[in-house]
Amino acid sequence: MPARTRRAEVGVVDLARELGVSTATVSRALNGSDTVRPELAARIREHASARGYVANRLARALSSNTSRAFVGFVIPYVDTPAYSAVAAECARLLSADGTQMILTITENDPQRELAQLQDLVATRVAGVIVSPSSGVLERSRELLRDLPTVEFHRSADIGAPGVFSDDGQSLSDAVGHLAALGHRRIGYIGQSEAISNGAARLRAVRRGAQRAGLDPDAMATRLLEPDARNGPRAVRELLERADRPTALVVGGGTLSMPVAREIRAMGLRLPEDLSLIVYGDPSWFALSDPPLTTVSVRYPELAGRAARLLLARISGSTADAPGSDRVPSEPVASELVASELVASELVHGGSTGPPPGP
Amino acid sequence: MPARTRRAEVGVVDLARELGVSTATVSRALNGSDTVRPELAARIREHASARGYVANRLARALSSNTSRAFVGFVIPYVDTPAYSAVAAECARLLSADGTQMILTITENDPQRELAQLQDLVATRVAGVIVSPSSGVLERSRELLRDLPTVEFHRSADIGAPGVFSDDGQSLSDAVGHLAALGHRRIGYIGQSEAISNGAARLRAVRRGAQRAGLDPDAMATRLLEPDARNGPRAVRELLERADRPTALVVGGGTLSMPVAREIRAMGLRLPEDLSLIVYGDPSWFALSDPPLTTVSVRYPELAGRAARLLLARISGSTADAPGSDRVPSEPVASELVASELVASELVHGGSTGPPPGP
DNA sequence: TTGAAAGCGCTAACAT
DNA sequence: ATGTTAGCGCTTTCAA
Repeated sequence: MPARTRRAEVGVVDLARELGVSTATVSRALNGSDTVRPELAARIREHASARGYVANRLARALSSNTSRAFVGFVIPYVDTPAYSAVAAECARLLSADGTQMILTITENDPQRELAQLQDLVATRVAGVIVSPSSGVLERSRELLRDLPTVEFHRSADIGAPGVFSDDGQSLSDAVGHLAALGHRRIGYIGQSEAISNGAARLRAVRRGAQRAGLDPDAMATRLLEPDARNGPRAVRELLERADRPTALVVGGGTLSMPVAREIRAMGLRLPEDLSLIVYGDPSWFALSDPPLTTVSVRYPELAGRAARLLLARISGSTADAPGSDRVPSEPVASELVASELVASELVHGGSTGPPPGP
Repeated sequence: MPARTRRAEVGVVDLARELGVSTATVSRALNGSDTVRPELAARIREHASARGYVANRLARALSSNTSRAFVGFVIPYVDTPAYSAVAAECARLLSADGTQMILTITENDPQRELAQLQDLVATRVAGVIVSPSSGVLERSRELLRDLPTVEFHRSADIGAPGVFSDDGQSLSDAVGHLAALGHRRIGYIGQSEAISNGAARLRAVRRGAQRAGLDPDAMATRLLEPDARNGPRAVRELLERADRPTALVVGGGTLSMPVAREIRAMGLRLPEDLSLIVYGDPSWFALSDPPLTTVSVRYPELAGRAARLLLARISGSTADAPGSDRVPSEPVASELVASELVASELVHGGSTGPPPGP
């Protein structure tokens, strides 16, 4: 009564028995080893698919201690397009490679991050793509150092290659653009310097100011954790100052939307009352009237590179033989794969103009 | 020279040897079995943590053939907040349960979907949360039937419980609202009826029209695959008709943004030239001036319910003993867990008003 | 309450 | 080119 299939119950042993060969041969045939007689291999593969055989990935990964069955994708948030778009693209590319992507959200909590990294190690992931939390624990760093790692968006200084948006030029362009329009008091709302890219972006903004002949130290600045709730408060604080800025630059994707919203809520007209330059993907701000001038980040490009970089690292890594007393993973290996920078670009909308008259 | 730790190399055997007990006892202690002398159990746990022991999840899952080490999360897209927000929330909740979430993106391709489901089965996932593609294959349905499954957003009619946004009331309210303002020609841009929620939303819209005394069959309607590129074309087609609609309702999250953008690009003023009601999270449309009237979906609520529902199903399922010739999973079990509906709500922005004079 | 030993399903030496 | 045989690291009967 073969009415109901005994789903997923066939294993290599069954196939081997049914075909009168050994499990080793079955395994080899299924894994495309060239040491199997082609005709036999074909017959085995055919039979396997006929029986609806699906290899147990757990057993496979456990046995061959080095596999690329899984990779980890560790990010602080995913409800911001900056991360979700990258997650999607990576899952896609990795899936094409037969690799499953385990998604974990740290919520920017170092403890949670550590726990999740440990769990990933426990799953023997082949590698991780990570956007570290603001206060990465030393223990997390160690784990990452012993794993093929690709950083993105943020760096935790673990000597792993990464994929980052290079905002130096566009952010300093942004400030230059505002200065050229006549703005002297330019405010900056960015990410905390505890976050690697927060520091880099701040430097870029200051450089832009300097080049424009403004005093970087005189800029009104608010550096925050990239939490949506932090944006509006910063806006109010900056705009309530005595030397109220006539223009605002936002240096973070998560902060941009709330900031823009708050400015609208305050009833300010762009660019008559205030000039504004935000950060992220212009499409997020497309409904605004006028559309917002944006430091446009190439998220899909970043995602693709991160996925490919990890796959390259995984393939390249000559797994240390277990038990070998070799010095743990020479740092050299990490440095051979360089980080990749993808430049963002200042896209002009209509939210910048000359400062309001005094 | 204990300078460098031999990371993650300690296993139960090591612990057992070092403590002079058996691996069985170690395993029991670590898993909180109550058959171990409390004092011994404590000592074992302590030593384990001291040695930095982290259990190999692969071995664990392989051994105890039923584990909740992994669940699958299968969605068509993730670059739309409707999905990414849910993915984030689920990853969070599952992680708290010690479960890792494998994210796969089908891109609405049934073949890819099947392949990914097979891979998930091969990983022995404890269950899956799935938003099926438009043309689910019968083979995929079978796989899903044999797995604790929770559907969300869309249904593939596999007799599994699901979590859905109940848009019946709000969408028919939307049409009623427009009719009350005086609109007679209301256009609808929604998702293809091949998608379960596409059909449901269309019914709701028609019901709304009927109640308002309009002829549902006379409504200008465009049903599309939820691809961002499809929105603008539909807008143009509807607005270029001889009997051009004076109001538009959009019945899909992915379509709403592009539609709104296109309308802006056409230079139409809301609501003077056209009334518009979109679908999704009002915050996506907050920068629009006026803010858009929105069928507001409670995504975080949906996500939380989906995750909890799956966890409940997983815990509840008394895994059939392997080899037992029992009739495969009585459908009864599935029906015991009912689907959950979360009502969306019509949130008034300023994008609706009386139709323009003739 | 604890231990010995048999797997889980596969891959990888080592033989042949 | 194929088969034999150990494991991978854990859980889980079955005995004691």
